[in-house]
Amino acid sequence: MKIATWNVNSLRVRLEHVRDWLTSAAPDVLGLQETKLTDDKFPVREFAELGYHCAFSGQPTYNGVALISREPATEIVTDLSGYSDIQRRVLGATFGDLRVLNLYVPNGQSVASEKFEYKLEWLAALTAQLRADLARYEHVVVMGDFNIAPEDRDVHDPAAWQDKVLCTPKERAALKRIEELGLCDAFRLFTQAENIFSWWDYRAAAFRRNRGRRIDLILASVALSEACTICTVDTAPRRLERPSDHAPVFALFELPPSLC
DNA sequence: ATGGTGGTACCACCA
Repeated sequence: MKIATWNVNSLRVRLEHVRDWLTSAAPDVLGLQETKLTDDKFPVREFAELGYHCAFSGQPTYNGVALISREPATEIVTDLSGYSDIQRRVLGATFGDLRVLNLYVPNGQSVASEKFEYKLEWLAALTAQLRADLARYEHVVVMGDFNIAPEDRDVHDPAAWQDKVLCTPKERAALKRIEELGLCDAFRLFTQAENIFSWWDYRAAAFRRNRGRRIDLILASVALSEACTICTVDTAPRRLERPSDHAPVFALFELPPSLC
């Protein structure tokens, strides 16, 4: 089972990149963020041509999440329970015995911003949701653009980013609380090279200089993480013409046949 | 200092 996450920063602009990547990487499930499409404009046919089903929750201009999958999704949810929000950032679905939550976590803008408070509230609501999900499902994957760099080694210049949004102790503590529910950062299950990132600013040649941050995560429940054999960032799509500012991240799970 | 979107033909908002 190959599971992937990719913030595409407009699916309209990036559709061919996504289609090419589906063909070459062949994931079983791909979570997309920042589709920036209303549901009536979602390119269902273009994915069906490649043998993929779609589930999506979009809005005009901002946000928007989708799950592209070999098998159709069931038990779809588009909100965190008990947290009403017009922003489309959540897509939960079940594939066989696997529960998937695809997320576009609020960015937070800056620590002084109201958007930072919204981010922390949202993360608290997510934690409650995940506590319930983990009690209900054994195999859970929570993935997406977390807009949190888990540790200093996930940032190109930790000193410059110290206490800045995406790197504050409050955000990192919120992520830690989520992991303590019984979720593992799949990327850190393995020995990794240094300076591996998943997002690079479009400005100042940040990608060429590898000045990025690792903010796109795949978290797996304990039983699932024992079946994880690899977790990698694929930087190839970031090198293309007119790329997303994020690269796809994927993980492989060697599950018993009944779960695939 | 880049890029996507959407309202208006350059600019505001968001990342």
